[in-house]
Amino acid sequence: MPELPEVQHVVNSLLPVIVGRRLTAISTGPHDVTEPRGFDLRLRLEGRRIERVYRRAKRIVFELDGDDRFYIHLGMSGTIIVCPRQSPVRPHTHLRADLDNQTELRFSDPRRFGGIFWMGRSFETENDLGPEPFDLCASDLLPRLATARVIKTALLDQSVIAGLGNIYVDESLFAARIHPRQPARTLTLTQATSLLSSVKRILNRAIAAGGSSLRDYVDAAGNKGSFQNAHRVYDRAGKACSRCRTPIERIVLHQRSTHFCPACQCL
DNA sequence: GTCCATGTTCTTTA
DNA sequence: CTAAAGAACATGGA
Repeated sequence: MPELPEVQHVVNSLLPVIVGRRLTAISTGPHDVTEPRGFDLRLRLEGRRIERVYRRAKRIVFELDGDDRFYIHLGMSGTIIVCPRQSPVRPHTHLRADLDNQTELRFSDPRRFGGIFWMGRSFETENDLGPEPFDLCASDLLPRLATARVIKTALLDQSVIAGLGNIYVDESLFAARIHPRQPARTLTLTQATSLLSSVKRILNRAIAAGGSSLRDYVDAAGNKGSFQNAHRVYDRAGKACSRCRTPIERIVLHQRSTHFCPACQCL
């Protein structure tokens, strides 16, 4: 379920129901999804209060009393919900955390590409994450694109710009009329400017729409997003381009399916 | 059975 | 050495 808009919407929906709550009881599933491996979630989380929740890249950071933090990454199929304690437990639930008001925070993730990462008192992990799109200006983005890779691949690299994934890269490149195969280092400042404003506009719209629900992505209340209805190219191969009616093409770049309009986005 | 899937990391190659 | 390409991870749906 996870690109920046989906993760941000999960945080937004989580805030009113968990900030200030205390984690009264912790239980975990049969699979270890922690990093470092074998980490004792019960020992570190039980009895702590959630002071803040925020997003960094595609990570959801939970700040506890005592200044400890951990983050959850949703991977490809993860969901976080807050529900009544007696609600049926979905398969592949890796963490159940009782809150002090008869509700329960649950993290499930069938494919287990996501996980629970302990941060301790640090703010960032050793991982090198690029800037948040909303903190970026075109003159800062341009040098970050000085690579021989094609623009599609560069934008998926979280150390270049953080938070974009396959859907929003394709949608942003379409909006900026940039071909996904254009070498990143050949982008002009004009193109970078157009690209970045497209990225910000699309991310904002997607957040407002509650994200894109392709499979089973839901927010903390279990609601689906609606931005999939606004996709112009993603998963629209063969359908008419909304601008020029040319059929949308699907190719594979960087092992990821890539959708674009061959007429609007020229090399 | 086959192919595909909103992601990241480790390994291999150039 | 670095950068880029490829494989791997695990599950489920069409």
